[in-house]
Amino acid sequence: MNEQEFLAAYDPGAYPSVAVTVDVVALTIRDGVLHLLLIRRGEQPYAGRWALPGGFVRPDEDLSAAARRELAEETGLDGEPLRRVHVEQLASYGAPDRDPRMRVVSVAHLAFAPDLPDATAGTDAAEATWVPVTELDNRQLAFDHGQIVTDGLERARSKLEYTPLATRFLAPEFTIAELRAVYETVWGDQLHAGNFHRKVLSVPGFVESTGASTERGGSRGGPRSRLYRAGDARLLHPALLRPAREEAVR
Amino acid sequence: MNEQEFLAAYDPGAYPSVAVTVDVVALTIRDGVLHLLLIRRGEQPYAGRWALPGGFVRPDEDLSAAARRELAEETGLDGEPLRRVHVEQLASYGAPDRDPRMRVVSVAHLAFAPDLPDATAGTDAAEATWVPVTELDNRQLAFDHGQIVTDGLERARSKLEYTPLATRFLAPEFTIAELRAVYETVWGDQLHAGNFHRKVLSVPGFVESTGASTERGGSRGGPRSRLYRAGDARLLHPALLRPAREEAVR
DNA sequence: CGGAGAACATCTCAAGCTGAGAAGAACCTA
DNA sequence: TAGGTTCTTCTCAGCTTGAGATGTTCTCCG
Repeated sequence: MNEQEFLAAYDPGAYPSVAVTVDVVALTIRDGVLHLLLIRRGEQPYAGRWALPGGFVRPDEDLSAAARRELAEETGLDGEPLRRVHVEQLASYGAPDRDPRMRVVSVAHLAFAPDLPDATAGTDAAEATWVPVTELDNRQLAFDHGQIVTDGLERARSKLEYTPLATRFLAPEFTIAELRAVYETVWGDQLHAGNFHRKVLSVPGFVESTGASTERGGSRGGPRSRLYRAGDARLLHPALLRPAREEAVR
Repeated sequence: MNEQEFLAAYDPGAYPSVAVTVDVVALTIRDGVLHLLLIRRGEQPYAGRWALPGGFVRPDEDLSAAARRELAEETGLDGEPLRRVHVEQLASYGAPDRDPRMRVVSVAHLAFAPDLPDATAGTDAAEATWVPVTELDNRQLAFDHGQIVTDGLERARSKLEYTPLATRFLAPEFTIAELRAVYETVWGDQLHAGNFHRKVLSVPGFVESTGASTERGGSRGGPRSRLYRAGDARLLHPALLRPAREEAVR
């Protein structure tokens, strides 16, 4: 039997069937607070509970395309603004009992978005909103989405260390102070302004100067700041390390 | 309709069916050379080609359990030796056309194993062998396994930087020189012996002394070396960074 | 049996980087 | 205009890094 004959005779039903979904941990920063996109489920199971945006992967759709589509559906985003959102694969979650309906393997994705307009409820969702991550403790998310969010946040914090993805939370042109605010928001730590400034400018390809400055100083005073745009580095070398966290090591 | 009624009426066939497999990038070091476990496929498609060990996830099986099972089947490993193998999720691969038979999403895993006995051919496989990664360029792997291996190797190299996983390539007790050999093998770079020694001992929880020394010196001379075992750190802080690779940054 | 060569473990030193503080100037609000 | 805030740059001590050297222990081979 050659390959063509084999494929013609092949019966897909012979293998155990599993549903594959994508879920998206979409992060943005609004008013200096890290927000996560959540959907209030309109259907069983977990009707009324908050959950990550996501859904079934379509037959001819790539995993990352499915993640972008779900994100677009829930946020109403399209075109250039959607292109500016960074989406990467996070991990897959496939415990046999994670969905009471049937065996579902979810390929979770992580998205970094600049400050976005209010979310638009999609087809499957009763409601879609940006929720501050500090308020997540109170909400019991559906399925294993609590774990997925925890993993996504840790990944996001870690990615800021060695990639320039912090710029993805900002407009195309930004100041060093705005960039520092992203790090402080995601890491939940105050950083030394002077040292941060020195470090950012010393990492090759992290940011490049536009030559311009802001029109006005900060709202509470201070001089105008210079504007930068993202450079061409894909990795920060050397990295910007988080303040040491003893407890995380052991 | 409450949740119970909903589940009773639920029809799993209503959703697009996808097969979910696991594939394993299993690495070990034999005679100072990094080896990858490969299977020669006995069936269509890609019959006769080399491929990663892997297979369908069973209905009640966790993803990581499936990866360990596939690894056990192909290596003949069991019990304590199998427990000593580190297995972690790598990424999922789900391009619509990656398998000509049907839509298959593969959850790839990465395994670090101490020097293992020769592989035993499993049920699906015509042949299973450890192949030096330097010889991979010549072989056209089945499916998208070439890409998976590339991603796995990069992940392995990177993981050595900030986790103590290098110890997983070694016996429970090892010398600093053996540990250094792991880094040199995986990174493909010579390291400064003195500096490596200083660094390893200075990272809290990386290794702990057993008090003992080797029975003999090295095969080509030199004093006996002290023996260490893995410490309790899960992250190396500060990390052991690879020699800078300019080209990797942009 | 003895010398050559190899490797372990430690030390030295210059260069670079980091964290902490400070200072000058620009700018906002009141 | 005064006071407070922020941007940006500078200083400096302490630490880490990379490179080389040293003394010692051991194996191999003649």
